[in-house]
Amino acid sequence: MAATLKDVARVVGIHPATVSRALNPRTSHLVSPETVAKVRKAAEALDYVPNPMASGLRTARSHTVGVVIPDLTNPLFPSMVRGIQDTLTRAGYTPLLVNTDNHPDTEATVVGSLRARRVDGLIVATARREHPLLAELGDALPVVLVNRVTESTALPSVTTDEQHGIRLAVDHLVGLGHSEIAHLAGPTWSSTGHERAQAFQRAIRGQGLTPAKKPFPVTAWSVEAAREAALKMLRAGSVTAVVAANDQLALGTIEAARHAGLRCPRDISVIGYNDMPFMNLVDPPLTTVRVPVSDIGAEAARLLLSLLRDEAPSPVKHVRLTPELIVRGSTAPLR
Amino acid sequence: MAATLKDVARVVGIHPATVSRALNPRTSHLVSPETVAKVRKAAEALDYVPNPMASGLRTARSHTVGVVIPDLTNPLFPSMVRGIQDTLTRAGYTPLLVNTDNHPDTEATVVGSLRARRVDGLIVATARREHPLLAELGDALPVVLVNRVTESTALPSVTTDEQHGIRLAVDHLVGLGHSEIAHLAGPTWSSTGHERAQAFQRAIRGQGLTPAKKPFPVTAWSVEAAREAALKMLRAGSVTAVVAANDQLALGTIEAARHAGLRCPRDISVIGYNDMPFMNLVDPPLTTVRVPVSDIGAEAARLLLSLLRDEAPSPVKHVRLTPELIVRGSTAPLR
DNA sequence: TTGTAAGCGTTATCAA
DNA sequence: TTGATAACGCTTACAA
Repeated sequence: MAATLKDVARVVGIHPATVSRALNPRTSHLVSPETVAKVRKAAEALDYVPNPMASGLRTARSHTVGVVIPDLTNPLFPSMVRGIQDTLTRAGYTPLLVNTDNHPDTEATVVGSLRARRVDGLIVATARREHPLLAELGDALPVVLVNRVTESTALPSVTTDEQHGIRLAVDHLVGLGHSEIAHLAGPTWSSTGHERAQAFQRAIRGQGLTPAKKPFPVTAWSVEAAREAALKMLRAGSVTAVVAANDQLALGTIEAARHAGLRCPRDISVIGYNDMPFMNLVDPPLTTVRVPVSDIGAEAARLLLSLLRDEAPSPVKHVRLTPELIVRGSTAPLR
Repeated sequence: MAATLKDVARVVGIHPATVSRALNPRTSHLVSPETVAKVRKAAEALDYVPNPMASGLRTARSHTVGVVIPDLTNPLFPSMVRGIQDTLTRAGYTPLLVNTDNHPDTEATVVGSLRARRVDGLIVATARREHPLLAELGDALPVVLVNRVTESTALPSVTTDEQHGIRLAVDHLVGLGHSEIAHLAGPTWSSTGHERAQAFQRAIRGQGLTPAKKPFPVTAWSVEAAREAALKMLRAGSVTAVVAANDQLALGTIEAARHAGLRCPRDISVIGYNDMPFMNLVDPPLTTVRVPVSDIGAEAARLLLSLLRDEAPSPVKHVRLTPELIVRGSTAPLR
């Protein structure tokens, strides 16, 4: 069915090896311009498409990249994945997408399947601060971390400036007159949860305040987990504003507040993090720290591509992008 | 680095071909149980993993399936993709995900790249009612349509019962006392847009009513496109309720209504379609027809897998799942 | 500048 | 039940 190098060679009347050389940009300069032209034409006519299994077998490169995320249905990831996809495919690489559901066993399984597929590299959005598997993996093939990182900085990464993002949030609230500000922290096993919590403490102290509460870490990045934790937090003492570690937690906080008879933003201001889709349409529209999710993905893909191309091992690179504050209706001046 | 059949063979002291037979479930019965056991153990010890490029080259099957969607960042798709992914990977197939952005040229390109990768089959969520490319494609490899279909029923598909979904919506509004009900229709090139519009007419007549307006077809499935169209529609005459062809259009309708000084649901009731994530949290919470998106994906994957396994061409199958109405705050009794 | 030939890791066929 | 062999389609020394 599909034409092969041999078919093209037969048509042009030359050897398949020459056709291969002519068609491969990296070797076509070894072939006379005339034959290159003839080969191109014949290839076009037969609509020859190189068989990646054959070339991959020969070269031991699949031109395939594994993309490991927690869960595609988490609205944070579709944009990130598109950033990755678009960049990788433009470079001739095919992304293979897998979900771990934040489950180490599942992760081991799906990463195993990616390695079985002989991916050339990995983009990983599931890093935990302690993550033995990743260190191992990084020795075996190029790995780039996105969004979350490990405690060790041995692996290249693309993240955002959590410190800056949280400071924007805190400063905004202080500007509105709030001083009883609490943080609903993300899971501590996650670098984002951890760093945002630390950044919160620093930002609050930077404002000459003391945190209204110790950070309340939540066990999962979910609305449900947030509802419970927020309820406890609100009961624990007077709070007029909450910086939640992400948008889901913010939504959970708002629900908890409502449950406790508080109205947002009248009685309590809430800020999220990420600016997921539709956060402008929820009730109330969510003030949040916008992370350039698609850019993060694109940047991670670029970083991995550079690793895949370089022969010599380059120094480990960490890219940080800057988030911005999006002010909407869930924050208001202190009454 | 990675162990090969030859390595395993050397350890066991037998021929690679026998190792291959022993390890392949479909041929292991040809090998004595003892050697199978020995081979399994050795393979385990060396952690041998078959090279899919090699076997793919030999068998001309990549164990790979192309998944063609309009845009992953459209919240309708992540769930559907997960349904597909989970089902395919459980069966040993790797999904290759591509986006067309609803652009025929892009579609041709990305489908080309999938065929270059030698996918064994295709799951396509981008069907237009007239879609020459798809007919062609269906002759070349197994294709399953999902969510949207072509005018021709030549290709197997997994969809939902639009007729039923729309009737649920209309009946709900009629039950609330509405009789001036309009339909904000989706693009007519899309089977979902077309069928929902037809279903609307039928449901309205089934209630002994006449449609408040001719269906207003929108040019794209977007909030923005909906805003404009809805504004015209609302200006064109008295309407107390709108059945929008999907959730984005419903959101646009609500915005348009607000812009026109109408409040939802007080002055106008609006129903969406699909029940995307967060539609319970928007303002007002959206009454909508819930489509079992993840199941659709899983079902499509199953259907394709059966096609991939069957030698004999089976009759073209069309699977229809049933949607349900989710009543929330965007609909209210006529005042 | 082109041809030759070997080999990447499998599996299918044939023979033993 | 197992072994030998060839072939899938491509790339790459090496030779010419």
